[in-house]
Amino acid sequence: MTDEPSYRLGLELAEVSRLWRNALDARLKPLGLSTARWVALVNLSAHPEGLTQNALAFRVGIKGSTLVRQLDQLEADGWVVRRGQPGDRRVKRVFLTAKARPALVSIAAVGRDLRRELLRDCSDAEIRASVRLLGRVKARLQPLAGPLAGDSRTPPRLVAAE
Amino acid sequence: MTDEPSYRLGLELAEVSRLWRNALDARLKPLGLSTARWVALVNLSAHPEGLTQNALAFRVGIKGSTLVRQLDQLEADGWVVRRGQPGDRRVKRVFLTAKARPALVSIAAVGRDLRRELLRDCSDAEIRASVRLLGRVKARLQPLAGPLAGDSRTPPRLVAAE
DNA sequence: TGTCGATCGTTGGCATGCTAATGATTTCAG
DNA sequence: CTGAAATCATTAGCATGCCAACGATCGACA
Repeated sequence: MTDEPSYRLGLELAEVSRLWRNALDARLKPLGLSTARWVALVNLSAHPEGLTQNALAFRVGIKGSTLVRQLDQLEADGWVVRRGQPGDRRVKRVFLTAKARPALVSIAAVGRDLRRELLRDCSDAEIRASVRLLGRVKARLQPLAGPLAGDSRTPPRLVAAE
Repeated sequence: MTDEPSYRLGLELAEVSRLWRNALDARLKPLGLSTARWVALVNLSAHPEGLTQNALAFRVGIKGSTLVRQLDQLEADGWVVRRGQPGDRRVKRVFLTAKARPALVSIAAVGRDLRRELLRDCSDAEIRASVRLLGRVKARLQPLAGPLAGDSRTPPRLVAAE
């Protein structure tokens, strides 16, 4: 049973993803960053016009509430700024600072080097195939996480309970 | 840059593994379990003679210190027992309880069903190919995590400093 | 025999992620 | 135009993982 390929896949997925993040974190530490914050910065660098926190969270693949603390740190360390949006006072748009832009070049190299090293003996075709497979799995996973989550619990009650 | 297949792989890996675990946790909740504890139980079921905590942690793919708390819960809930080993009083061996053995059959079904559902449109060959790729990446990752970890920091100092 | 180092399990403190709940807004119905 | 519902960011509290530091024990070597 534990030799079943699909069982292995689930297990390896969890383990490799954890090890990968730890390795990347170790290399980013000297720069005062972590994987989570690095991915946020990379995404922001592609959007000079700034991104809504929710939009950024979506691109990074985490929840908005998770992003908040990362941004707190990134802002405290001077990598980004949050600015309110003129038209809508609920929204805060996130921008890279002057400090971040140039630094990002060398920061990106850390991730790129690690990827090269880890995937040294893997062909581009293989990598692409795995990405496709993961994409399909993700597509099946996302509906489970969104509307129902666990089961039919607490239909989002915002104000007075009953 | 963010379209590079290898970059995508890293990102998808993290996201899919997180989503997968959350989905599995949601389904295991009614049974009073979680992915982490479920994997431990499955491994134990293959070893009726019991496993050392370290050995179990290795099989599950986590650190011994992480396993401790999971075992605390599993033991509190009556799924496993820790028993000291006659020959070596440092070691504790972990065993499934009578309660766990039969329950494990239905518990395993939850994981199997989810895997089937998620990998419905993936061929066995594809899955195997991805497992192979992940295995190679893991092999490159493990040496990084083991001896050096980050860099040449604090050579394990146990007693008096200097 | 006695001491020093390795091993095993445990604990404390940190990081990342999630859900649920909240306050401030905006939007939409009536 | 007014009140209910939706949206955005935030906070609090939980879970899982890690590393560093211990206490207890074992082993090996002088």
